[in-house]
Amino acid sequence: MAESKAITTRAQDFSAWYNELIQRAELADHSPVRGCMVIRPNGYAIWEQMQQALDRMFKETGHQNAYFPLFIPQSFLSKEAEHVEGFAPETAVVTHGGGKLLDEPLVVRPTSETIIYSMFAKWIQSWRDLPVLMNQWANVVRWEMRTRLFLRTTEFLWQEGHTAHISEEEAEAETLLILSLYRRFMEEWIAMPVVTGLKTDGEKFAGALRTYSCEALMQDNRALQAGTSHNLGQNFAKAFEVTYQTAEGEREFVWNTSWGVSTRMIGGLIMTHGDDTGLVCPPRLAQWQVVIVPIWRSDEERDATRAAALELQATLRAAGLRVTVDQREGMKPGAKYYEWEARGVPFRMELGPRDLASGNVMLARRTGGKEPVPQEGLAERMHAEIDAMQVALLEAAKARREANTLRGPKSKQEFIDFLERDGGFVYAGFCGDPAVEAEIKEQTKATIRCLPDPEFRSPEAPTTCIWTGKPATVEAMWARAY
RNA sequence: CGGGGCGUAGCGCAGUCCGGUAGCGCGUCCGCUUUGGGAGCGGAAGGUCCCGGGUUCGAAUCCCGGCGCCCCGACCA
Repeated sequence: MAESKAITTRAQDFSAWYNELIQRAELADHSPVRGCMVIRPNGYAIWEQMQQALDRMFKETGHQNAYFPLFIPQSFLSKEAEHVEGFAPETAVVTHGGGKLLDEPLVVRPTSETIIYSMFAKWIQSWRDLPVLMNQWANVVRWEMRTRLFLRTTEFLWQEGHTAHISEEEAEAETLLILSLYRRFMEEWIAMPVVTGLKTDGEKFAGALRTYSCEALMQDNRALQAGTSHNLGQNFAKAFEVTYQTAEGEREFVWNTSWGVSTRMIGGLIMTHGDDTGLVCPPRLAQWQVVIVPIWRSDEERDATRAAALELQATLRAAGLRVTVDQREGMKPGAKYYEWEARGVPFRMELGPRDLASGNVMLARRTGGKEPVPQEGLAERMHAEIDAMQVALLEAAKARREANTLRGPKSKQEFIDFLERDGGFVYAGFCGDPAVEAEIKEQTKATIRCLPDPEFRSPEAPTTCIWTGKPATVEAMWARAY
């Protein structure tokens, strides 16, 4: 019985586990259109929590939301050389409207740099107009060859920030500020530790000067790029003539940044915390932090436990907790437990006649452990429980990452073997030659995820390139990636 | 675009080799009994067997041609 209702385990088939978990938790489903995703209410609720937290962070740092259109004139994409090269192959193009062939085809945005900077050119006149700090929540379309729910779909939801600055230093500071916000969000909300660092030229955003990213390690030891922040330099400013007049009366090009995180983070959440019974959702992002399951035998008990459950729900909600009561009849408590566990609800409170008598509830944590706790002072207790689970999830994920990280392999062979058995992150010296980077990718299927920021680097900087034996110019972090 | 798998009830599948009343499990609906870790019994509803041709007295099954989805590889947040 339990066999047929269980999902494939991570050890059996990680990919099947991921797909079945999403179905079981009702997070998303495949749409009739190839590669597109329907985000179901349980999944969308997580996205809404993410949006709220991030939006607050953006606003607190002076950003404003705006909305730019879905359609972009095709000629716009072509204005920045690297950009067009990067995105042209994966755009969807609208050629007809109202039954007529359009004079100029419209590209469905794969990202909005071009349309946004064309407008910035109009709005920015003077140094007094700078900086412009803008963000938009939007959908984008990229015609990917292979898709997976949340991780890579033809259409996905994200936020894209776009800013314009007076100097390169200011743009760089913005780029790094956002990178730090992303990192904080991923650690404090998703409880997903990330390594931040600089992308190599081969891996950077098409059209950027520099790209920084947040890299997380999933339970199958593959890396997930969870967010990127780009210093665009003056590339787009020059392509779209975004200029301003200085205090001295000179005309100068602005310096831009752009940055984004997407619904892909939900995939990261799943693959960071999920277990063989289903989703484990960090409490700060959970749609329901607590589910109360009333338990009864007689009608009288049903009425009593239900009333008590609703009262408890009201108390906890008043204290700012997201709580729901599972009042369904004709479903045994055990069946409800399995269902809520699959959905990842962090805490469950069982409330039966025994608890009514004792003044307790039976508190079960999604991460394990079940014990009676007094209803008195429960709200305070739950806030503490939430904080504790949030910390525990992050620590567990960090420990897993460290256990699957290799620093300073002794030899090229050790480096290859580690990647060959899907070992995780490997830090090693790199000579900086793009041809070598490509050869490593070719032979090991691993890519340089980033050149880690100082705090992530090894205590002793590597002196030689792991592949060529030549002097190393940087320490790089490799992994096989999603 | 290559390689593999699959399309049959809401979901998961059997039936296809060897043509002959379209089935099983779960779910759903009704009734009664149940409810501290996936309830039981009784009754019921639910199908263009992916689509189009062909062979045949007769096709889910055989033949031809399409389409779609999933998985694995080459591009990517």
